[in-house]
Amino acid sequence: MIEILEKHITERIGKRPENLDKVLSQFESLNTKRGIHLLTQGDVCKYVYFIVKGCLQVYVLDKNGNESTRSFYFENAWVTDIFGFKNQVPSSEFVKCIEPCELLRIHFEPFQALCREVPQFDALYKEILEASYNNTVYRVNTLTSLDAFERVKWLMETKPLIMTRLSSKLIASYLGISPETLTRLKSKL
Amino acid sequence: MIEILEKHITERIGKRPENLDKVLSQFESLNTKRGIHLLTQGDVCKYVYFIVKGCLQVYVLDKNGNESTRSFYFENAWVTDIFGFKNQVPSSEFVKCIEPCELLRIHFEPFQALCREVPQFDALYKEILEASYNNTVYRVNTLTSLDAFERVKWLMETKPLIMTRLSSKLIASYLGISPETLTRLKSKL
DNA sequence: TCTAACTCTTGACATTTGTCAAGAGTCAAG
DNA sequence: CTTGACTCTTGACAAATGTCAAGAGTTAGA
Repeated sequence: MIEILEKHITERIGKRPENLDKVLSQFESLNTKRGIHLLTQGDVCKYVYFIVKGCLQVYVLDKNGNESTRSFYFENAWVTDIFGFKNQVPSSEFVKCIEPCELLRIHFEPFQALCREVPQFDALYKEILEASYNNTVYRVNTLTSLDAFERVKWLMETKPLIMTRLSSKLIASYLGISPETLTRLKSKL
Repeated sequence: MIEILEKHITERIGKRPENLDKVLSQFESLNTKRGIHLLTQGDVCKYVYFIVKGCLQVYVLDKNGNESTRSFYFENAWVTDIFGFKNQVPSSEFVKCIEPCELLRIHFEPFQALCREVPQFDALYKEILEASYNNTVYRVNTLTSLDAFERVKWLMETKPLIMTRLSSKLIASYLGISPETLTRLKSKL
């Protein structure tokens, strides 16, 4: 399981960093069932997760108790509540396993230590942060500039994995529309 | 003008860094009129801007040619198209001065050099990146989990500066609703 | 100070999307 | 394999939001 992370880091950095074993030794593995919460809104997020296998959903609840999904993460993705994690304050989001998952996780303390002590780890973190920010910027722009039908088409073109691997209910919660509307828009494609 | 940036960096870092003069010397000042574009969709973004005075709007156009605003930036904010800037590829967004502005800007080359050579500058960049990512995550969650009326109330509570300083048309483009809807929702408050 | 351009508001109506309900279909866990 | 829970789809209707138009108000810049 840890070899997947080793491969991921080596590919990202371009070569096998000298301190890689030190980095890898800070992670612990974790297998979860479908439906398990890794983080509940209001709790302090103590870990950064790396997905070896499976899928995570990051969401909030609206006033009616419906899930509103900010993002889905698949294999080789890094997941945490950035603000809550960095500042060790209550998180604003839920993180849930929507498939049985094989995960690796690193605790807050060793994460901070690696950022200080291993420049390449810090650089990797910065790179992932930039990519995450960029993705989120795109997401904001699709939410404000596209109507529901255009968002469905956009999702099919740019994130086919979400369309094919996840349920309609989850996809609708990601697009910010009701499952019924999604059904109707799909029939218009 | 440069003293404002000096103050901003010193406050962020906690103390006056030794290389500060080297950092400051890489910036050039720029005064703009209202309505001027600093970046046009499709052009390569060559600068990171720091706002001494004024307000910038970052937006895209929808299929009808209406502006859809991702973010507004005011005094002491840093603005660029992250992905386009980092990779020097065409940008996906417009950046426009919506007030007469006093700006400082740093070119791509010296920016990269400072990130490499001045660790505190790199750390500052990382910090701003984390804060920006966090803000954008919140923005996604408000767009998907709140309806139009709730978004208006949310904006008044958390970003009163936008509500008081900018025109209704701009505010509506930020909330993802039409100016007419905004007028009607405000009368329901 | 003046003025042309832009903005705000309101009404009438169209369109989009949500809600509720019910039946058929699907799937994961035992 | 079985089964109970969940999901998908469809229809009817309600609610939210957009579009268009027009008049009043406001403002940036000469």
